[in-house]
Amino acid sequence: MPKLPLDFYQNHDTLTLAQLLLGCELVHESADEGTTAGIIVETEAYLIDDPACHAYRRQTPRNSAMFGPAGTLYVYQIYNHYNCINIVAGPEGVGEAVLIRALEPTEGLELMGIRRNEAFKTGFARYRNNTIDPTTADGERNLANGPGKLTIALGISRSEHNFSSLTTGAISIRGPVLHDFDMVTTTRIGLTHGADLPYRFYVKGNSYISKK
DNA sequence: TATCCGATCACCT
DNA sequence: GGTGATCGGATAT
Repeated sequence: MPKLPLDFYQNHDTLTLAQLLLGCELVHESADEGTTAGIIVETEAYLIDDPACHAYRRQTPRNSAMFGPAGTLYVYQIYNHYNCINIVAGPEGVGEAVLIRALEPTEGLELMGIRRNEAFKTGFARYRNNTIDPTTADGERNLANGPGKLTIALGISRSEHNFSSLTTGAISIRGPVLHDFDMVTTTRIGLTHGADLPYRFYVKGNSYISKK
């Protein structure tokens, strides 16, 4: 399946892109560690006139990647611990993006498990004895079924990948690889502002989404 | 420079 | 369904 071209990101508005990205495959080809990938099964859109959007007020050093061209990555740190990954959308100079919330793992599951387990060891002290076994159904389901987990599983970090281009960098999107699925639209997860907006989309019946 | 608070995760009840 | 871990970045003073 070919890498999505630049005009795929440029030619659709942010809400449409959030829906079109469902069923596409997010891929990290790491020269050092190997390739990991998963099908995007859950997204959220963040628009410029939306109080939940990081760019709602104005451009700042933290959110400046959101104002770049469509097809750029915006990686930010949440609760000063986890990274979350966004696909920048909309015209250059307009801070809009699509948050990737969950992946169905397709490639490099063993490496994903190694990264998750390494993160447990170096993360919160209370979770240091946790382990995840990607060869079990439950372990596989838990590899990347949340925005903080999927960046660990794919080895995505703010320092390395914020501002990265999806068309020329190590991280790209292929697709779509999933066809003929039903989509569900709901409100977004974990927000205090803009909580009523129906900007969350997921693949109906998929067991890898972050919440029911 | 001081205060406020979060686009999460995993454990607990 | 509730909650702690844990601190950088945005905003106010």
